[in-house]
Formats: sequence, C-alpha cells, structure tokens
Amino acid sequence: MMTIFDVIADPTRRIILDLLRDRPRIVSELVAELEISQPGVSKQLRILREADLVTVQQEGRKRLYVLTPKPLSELDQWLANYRQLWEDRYDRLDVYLEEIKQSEKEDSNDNTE
Amino acid sequence: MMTIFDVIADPTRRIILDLLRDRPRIVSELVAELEISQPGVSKQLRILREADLVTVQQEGRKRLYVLTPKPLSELDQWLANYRQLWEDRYDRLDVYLEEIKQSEKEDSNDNTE
DNA sequence: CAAATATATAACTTGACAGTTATATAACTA
DNA sequence: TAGTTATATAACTGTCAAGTTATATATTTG
Repeated sequence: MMTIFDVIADPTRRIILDLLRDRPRIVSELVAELEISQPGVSKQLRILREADLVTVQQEGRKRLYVLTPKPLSELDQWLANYRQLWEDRYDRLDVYLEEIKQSEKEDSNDNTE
Repeated sequence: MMTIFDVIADPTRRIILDLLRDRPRIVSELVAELEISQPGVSKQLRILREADLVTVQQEGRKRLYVLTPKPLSELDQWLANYRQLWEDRYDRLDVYLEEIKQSEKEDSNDNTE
C-alpha cells in the first residue's frame, strides 16, 4: 500500500491536488491541464481515491473529483516534529556544529599538499 | 535531481531523519538501527546530504551526521496551502458533497439483487 | 609499515510504478 | 438502437531507485 508520503511524492498527483484545491473538476478538465493521457490521469485519480485524498461525484457521464485534504494532516503531524527545529535555530547543536565546520573549512587551505 | 518530496518518501530516510532528530549519530550507529547494509545506509546519507538535510562532521575515522531540517520548510509551505482546508471543515464544498455520498450509500442497500 | 576500523563508491540486480495503447463500461443523444 | 462521449481498467514497457556485494579510501593502532 501507498503511504501519504508516496502519494504526494509524484508530481502529477501534486498538480492534481493543487488543481482541486482551487475547485472540483471533472476528469476531462484535469486531462486538459496535465500533459499525459486520459488513462494516465485516471490511474493517478484512483491512487488519490484510495488514499482518501479525493472523492468522486457522478454527474451524468462525467465524474466530478473533489479534494478531501484531511489525510494530509498525517504529513503535517510528522512535519510538526521538525518544525520547531528549523524555526528556532539558535540554541541547537546542529547550528553549533555547522559553525565549527565552517571555521575548519577556512583553516584547511594550508593542508593541501 | 530529487525534490524534498522524493527524499522524504523513502521510509529508510525518514527513519534516519527521525533518529537524527534525537541527536547526531555516526554511521555505524545508524547501521545498527536500520536493517540494511552499511553501504545501503551510506547511500541514503548521500541523498540526505545532497538535499541539505544533514551535514557531516569528521571525527577521526568516524563521521558524525547532524540533522539540518531547514529544507523541510519547503514541504511545510506546500502543506500550508491545504492546512486551512482540513482544519475548518464546515463551510467546505467537499464536506457537503461527502455527506451526499454517504446518504446515497445508505440508500443503495435495496439495489442489491 | 601492516592490520584493523569506519565509511564511501562502483557495479549490478530487482521490483515497483508512471506512463502508454487498446479495450471495456456506462450514459447521453439523434 | 446505433453512435458518441466520458471515464475506467487491463496489459504491457521502460525507467529509476533501493538494496546488494565487492572494493576503494582514509584513519587509527600495534
């Protein structure tokens, strides 16, 4: 099965999600925007459906795809563990070590021989 | 080249990031935690390096890997476009449509024959 | 210096997945 | 009902990346 990480890794699927963020779309609209074949689009839509990132509304012979973004919150939760780290950058070991690395780089000029 | 989406899509790399979130580690420590070979770990570390998600500190013959989480903010920015959508769920078209879908499902019980 | 340790790189294999074309299914229309 | 439109599914192909083993590189130690 595909994790949410796998699902959003694909650029085509991200484009679809971004399009649906604006408004729901029928398949042919998505096909028009994406530069791949109609079956290719349907294939990605199936994956998005199985990940519960979209739902479908039958409209006669058309199908309206609607964004249901809730599963993205899982990604958000994972990210939350890191958010703090990149936000307050000043009392962190990694920054400290990077500074060391920088000064060592500057030193290492005379070692070249 | 690999996008940040590709980088975090791999479960091994996510484990490495999560381990480094706790504290910096030398390669052999990471190898001990992950169930793949040492070269396999080194390969993923290279990808994390190229994505600027980690930096290395040479410590004698050991190498200390340190998390530098800033590139994850790109992912965060992408997510930000959706966060609002799953948070306020009550005036959204998608929820409305999902309710319709639900009641239609309940109706379709008598069609089974 | 030789042996041992720590890590990286090279070459290779394999599996998965995105895209393709061809076809099926279903709904509307003349 | 026959034809057309809209979408999905099936079968196939090619690419790519994750892991492997073997080897190279670099550092420490006796």
